[in-house]
Amino acid sequence: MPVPKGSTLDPERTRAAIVAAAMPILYERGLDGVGVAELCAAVGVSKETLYRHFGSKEGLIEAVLEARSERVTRWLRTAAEAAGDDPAAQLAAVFDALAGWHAEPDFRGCALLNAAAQHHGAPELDLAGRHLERRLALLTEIAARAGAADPGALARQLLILVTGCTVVADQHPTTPDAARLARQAALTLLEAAGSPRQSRDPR
Amino acid sequence: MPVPKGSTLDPERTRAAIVAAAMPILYERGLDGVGVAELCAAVGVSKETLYRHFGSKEGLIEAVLEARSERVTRWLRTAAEAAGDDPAAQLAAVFDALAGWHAEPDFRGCALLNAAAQHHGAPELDLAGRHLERRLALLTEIAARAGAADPGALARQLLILVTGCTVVADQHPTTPDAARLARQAALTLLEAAGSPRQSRDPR
DNA sequence: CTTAGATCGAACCGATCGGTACGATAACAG
DNA sequence: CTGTTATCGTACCGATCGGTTCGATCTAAG
Repeated sequence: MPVPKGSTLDPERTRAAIVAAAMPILYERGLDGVGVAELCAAVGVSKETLYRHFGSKEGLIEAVLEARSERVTRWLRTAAEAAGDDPAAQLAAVFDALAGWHAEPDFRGCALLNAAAQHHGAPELDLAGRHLERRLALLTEIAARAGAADPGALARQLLILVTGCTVVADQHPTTPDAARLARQAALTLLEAAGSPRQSRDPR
Repeated sequence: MPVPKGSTLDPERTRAAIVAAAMPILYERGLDGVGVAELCAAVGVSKETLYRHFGSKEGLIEAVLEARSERVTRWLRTAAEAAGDDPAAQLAAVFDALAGWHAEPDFRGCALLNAAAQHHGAPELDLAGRHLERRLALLTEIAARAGAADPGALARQLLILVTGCTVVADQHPTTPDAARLARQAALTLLEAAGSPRQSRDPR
């Protein structure tokens, strides 16, 4: 019996619905750009319900950010795996997916990074760190399977490219093709790291 | 007579002092993390004075961000020029300077990018865009003098590396050496773009 | 000394916001 | 039917914040 006592209307479902409905609003308007009252109205839920599920606005924000991190991580991994087994092809697919995201009209940068930039002290920073960690895991797999001499280092360079092109695409209107440029750079780095050519530079 | 009528205590000086004193506070605590009252107390100025000089908190923020953008731009250019004439050496010097910045205990990411992430609609986004534009100008000069086939494209890739490594250094504790990794990547890209090898990829 | 502009300090205002409390309603378990 | 639970809608509270106002004080020009 998944439902403990006598209950209905499925609190779990309600909670998930709140998270799903609040996510785009908090993303577009910013964490501090929308109050709890307006949020409840848009979500279609009363304040009491929201506070019973999440305890505070911070609690809701954390749940939304966590859900978002999981979603985008899954999405990126799916895009990579859909490109086959070749590491270079997977890497290219990752940046192509990013390019598609950046081109969406309501693109507003990475929600996790934006959140960390706003509430820098709070647990949002941990969320952002874990978010980057998940991305790093995917990139490390690709780097390792590509036979890179130092997969960890290459993966971190790729992480810098992924992060950088998303920020630039968001805030530098003169560079709308940031993902394409980053993709080209990533493939160049992948090639340079794959063949133990002149990657020597112990300093 | 630079002072119009009968005035003293130099309003210009006061204004500059406010900007200089408010800058680190707004940087460390975030634009919304400190109120006008506290800001005035820390700066050592009354509210009336602040509002006569800047009109609003937004006005102060814009002045502070503009001053910060000019300062960091000048700083980065100085670091590059101090490395001599070789483009590769200049590029390495840029990332070394970034590494030093990232290692400072009160490093909190790029103030301009953080501001744009917070007040995304307001003029802060323009400020951030112009900030990136200034950086791009420096990187374009270096890319052009390095003989890159497409200096604009290479410069934008370098901009992505600069931006990305700053964000990663701020929000990914497992990658404290982001600037070093970005430096290595930048030099690899510079070399690949210099010799017209396999940079072909018109799509 | 007189006068004008700059500054201070503190009080004050209106608005907003996060969070709580309460009575009413609807759904399901027993 | 009865009791429990989730939910709603609304009103409310305390705090904070951006911004204004005002009288007092200081400085320097004339």
